[in-house]
Amino acid sequence: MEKLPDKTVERLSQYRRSLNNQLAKGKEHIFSHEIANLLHITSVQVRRDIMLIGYSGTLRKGYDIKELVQLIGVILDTDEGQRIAVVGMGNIGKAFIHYLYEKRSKLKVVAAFDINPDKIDKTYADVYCHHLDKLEEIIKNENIKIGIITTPPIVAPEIADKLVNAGIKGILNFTPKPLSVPDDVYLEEYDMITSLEKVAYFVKEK
Amino acid sequence: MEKLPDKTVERLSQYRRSLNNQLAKGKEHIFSHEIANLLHITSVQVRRDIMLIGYSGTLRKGYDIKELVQLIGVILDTDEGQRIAVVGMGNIGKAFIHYLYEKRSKLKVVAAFDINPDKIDKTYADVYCHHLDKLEEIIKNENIKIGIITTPPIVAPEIADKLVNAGIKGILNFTPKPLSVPDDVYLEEYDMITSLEKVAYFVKEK
DNA sequence: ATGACATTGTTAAAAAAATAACAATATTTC
DNA sequence: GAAATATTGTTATTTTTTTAACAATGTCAT
Repeated sequence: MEKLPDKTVERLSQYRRSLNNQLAKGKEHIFSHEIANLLHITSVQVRRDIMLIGYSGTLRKGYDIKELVQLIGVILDTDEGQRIAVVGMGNIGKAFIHYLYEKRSKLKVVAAFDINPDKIDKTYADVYCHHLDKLEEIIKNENIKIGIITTPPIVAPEIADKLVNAGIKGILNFTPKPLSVPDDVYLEEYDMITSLEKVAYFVKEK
Repeated sequence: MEKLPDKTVERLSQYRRSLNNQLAKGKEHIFSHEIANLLHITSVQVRRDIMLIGYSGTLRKGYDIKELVQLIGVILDTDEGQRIAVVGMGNIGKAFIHYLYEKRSKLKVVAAFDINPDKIDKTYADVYCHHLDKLEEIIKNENIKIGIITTPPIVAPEIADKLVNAGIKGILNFTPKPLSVPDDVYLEEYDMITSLEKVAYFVKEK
């Protein structure tokens, strides 16, 4: 499949979550406008996204939820699952580990790192926290390809370099410090303060 | 000033943060390409954003950092500052309160809410945590206009309703549950799991 | 059977955002 | 003081994303 638009990928993740909720409620088929209502978007957008991934519904029943979830899985997941490291065991690091622990998706956090002795050599939701010095060794040995940075901003660039050197191919950066990585590493920046300032601006302007 | 594009507002927030760092280092003027390098974007984009807010630099020195920071402040901030409530004192709620406490910007968290007795009637970085039942009363009395939802997803819609009823005009939703609010309330959704699945997808496809 | 209807799938248009192109100009160098 | 240079400010173009339009079609009621 040719590469999907960024925004479609985001929505697929959200479709899957909502669809799984519907499955859990015993629903088997769903219309595009129902999906749209769940996510507060338009039905055209839903149909277009579903078209892009090459799935077809039926005219009177809409989409088969189980099939659609499965197909989204084929697109978003890998067969073996993907292994993740969290660097920085502050509030956000912990939030992430607990979140993914409950979800038990194909995405698994398999190692955490910190430099605070109070946190090292403990487990959080089955994830063992190592000293930062072991980062490269463990990431290589454990075949981890995705890193989440939840450290203080000041050390974020240095952590990113270590992750890249260790062979990481995707980074999710929760610090407000912009990072630079080689072209073959996918970087997603997630800036909480900017989101809040955006809300504040639009509240002010309304 | 006519309303700025969403993305420009986001970048202004980021410009200001980087510019303040530069000020702290003693730098007084800066070129568009220097700002661009700090944020890993293009200099055209920087100049275009600065054009949109109506600021002008000089040809040989670039932009006066202090003036630019001040102007961004005029655009993003209100004179009195804006008052914020955090609902849900889990890891993310705490992370937010500590973050803003250190930053001491015009954005102030002035109340927190939870239903867990262990958390109620304690303070976190000077923010007092109340029982959820007091939400409407306190938000009205304290003139709070922005709410951050960091509760378990299941209760998010109900919290959003309470916030809207209490007169909140902007919501930042950290739960994966999509919310719906009236048109005059600005809503920003911030979905950590979707971000991670997006990274995972692009790692897989590379 | 037939017509009305609701829904999908897809192409076309519009809107938003990013990028490119380039004129204008202050400063420096010769 | 003229030429070269670096940088801004702005318009034009391209790309990406969303929205609209609508033909095709299976189902239902009559």
